Amino acid sequence: MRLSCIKLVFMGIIRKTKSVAAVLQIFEEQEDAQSVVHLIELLKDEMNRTTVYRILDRFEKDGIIHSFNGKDGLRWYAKCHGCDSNHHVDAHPHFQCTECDKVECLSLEIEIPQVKNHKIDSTDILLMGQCEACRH
Amino acid sequence: MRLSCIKLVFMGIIRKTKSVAAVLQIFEEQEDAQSVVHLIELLKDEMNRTTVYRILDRFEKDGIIHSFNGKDGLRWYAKCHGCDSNHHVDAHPHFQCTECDKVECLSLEIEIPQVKNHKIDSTDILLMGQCEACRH
DNA sequence: TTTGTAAATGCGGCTTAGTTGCATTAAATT
DNA sequence: AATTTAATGCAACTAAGCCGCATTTACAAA
Repeated sequence: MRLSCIKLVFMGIIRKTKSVAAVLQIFEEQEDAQSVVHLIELLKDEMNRTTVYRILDRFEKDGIIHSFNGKDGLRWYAKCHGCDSNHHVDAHPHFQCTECDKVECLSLEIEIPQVKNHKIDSTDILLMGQCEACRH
Repeated sequence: MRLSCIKLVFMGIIRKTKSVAAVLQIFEEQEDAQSVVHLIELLKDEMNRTTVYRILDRFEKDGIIHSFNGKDGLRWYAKCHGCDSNHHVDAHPHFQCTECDKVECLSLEIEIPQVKNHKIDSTDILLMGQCEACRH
C-alpha cells in the first residue's frame, strides 16, 4: 500500500482508516470506473453503505477521484490523473458498454464549439456501445 | 390542438386521452427540455405520477420526444425534430444551466472520434454552465 | 347508437439510490 | 496516556422510478 501513503500525505485532512485504505486499494487495482452501487457491494463486509458514500465524497473533493453519471443515471467514480483539490481536469469523455455495463475513461480530446450567449464551464460526455470484450 | 392530432395519426397505437393531450401540449408550448419531476408537478392535478411516466415512455418509443440524463442524474425529455418510431436522430448535445437548471437542446454538431476497438452506437453530451438569462 | 375489447389510468405499495442526525469509535497530535 | 476531532455505524428518511391489479375509457366493429 505504498502509493496510498504518498497520496494520503497530499490529501492533508483525510485520516488513514481501514475503510479509506480499502476504497483506495480498489481504485489502485482497477483502472476502470466503478459505480457506487458496485463499490458498496464489494465493500459490504468491511464497512457501512454510508461510509462508502462519504469516503467517495472526500476523495472527490481532494481530487483523488472524479465522478460522473453513467447511462442509467447512476453515479460512477474513477481515478483522476493530474487532479488535486485545487484543480480538477476531468474533461475527458467516458465510455459505457451497453452489454456488460463496464465504464472506461477515454483519454480523448473532444472539441466543444462555443455556444452563442452561453458560458460553458464543464462537460459530461458519455459514449455508449460495445467494449472490446463484448465485440467478440 | 391541431398539431397534436396530426402527430397522433402518425403514432398509430396511442389513444388520444385527456392525459395524452395535456402532456403533448406542454411539449408543444415549451421548446426547452422538461424533467420528469417538473412534469409530474405541472400535471399533478390532472393525472397520476405513474401515468406521466407511462405517457413519456410511449411518446419516446414513438419518436415524439427523446430522453436523456441531466446533471443530477434525473431524467429529462424534449421534443424530437425529425424522429419517428423507426428512426431516432437524437445525437445532439444538451445544455444545462448550473444556476437555474434549465435544459436546452443544442443544434450543434460535435465530432466524435473513433475509439480503438470500441463500437460507438450513441452519445450523451451534456454541456454545463450559465444560460443566456443567468449570465446577466 | 350500442357494444365489445384492449389500451390507458389510478392507486397503493414497493425498490433502490442517496442523505441526514446522532451516538460511538478510533486516528493522530500533544 | 490523554485529548481532540475526524470517521464510522446505525437507523430512519427522502425521492425517483417501477409494478401489479382493478377500473375506466377510447375506439372500432356491429
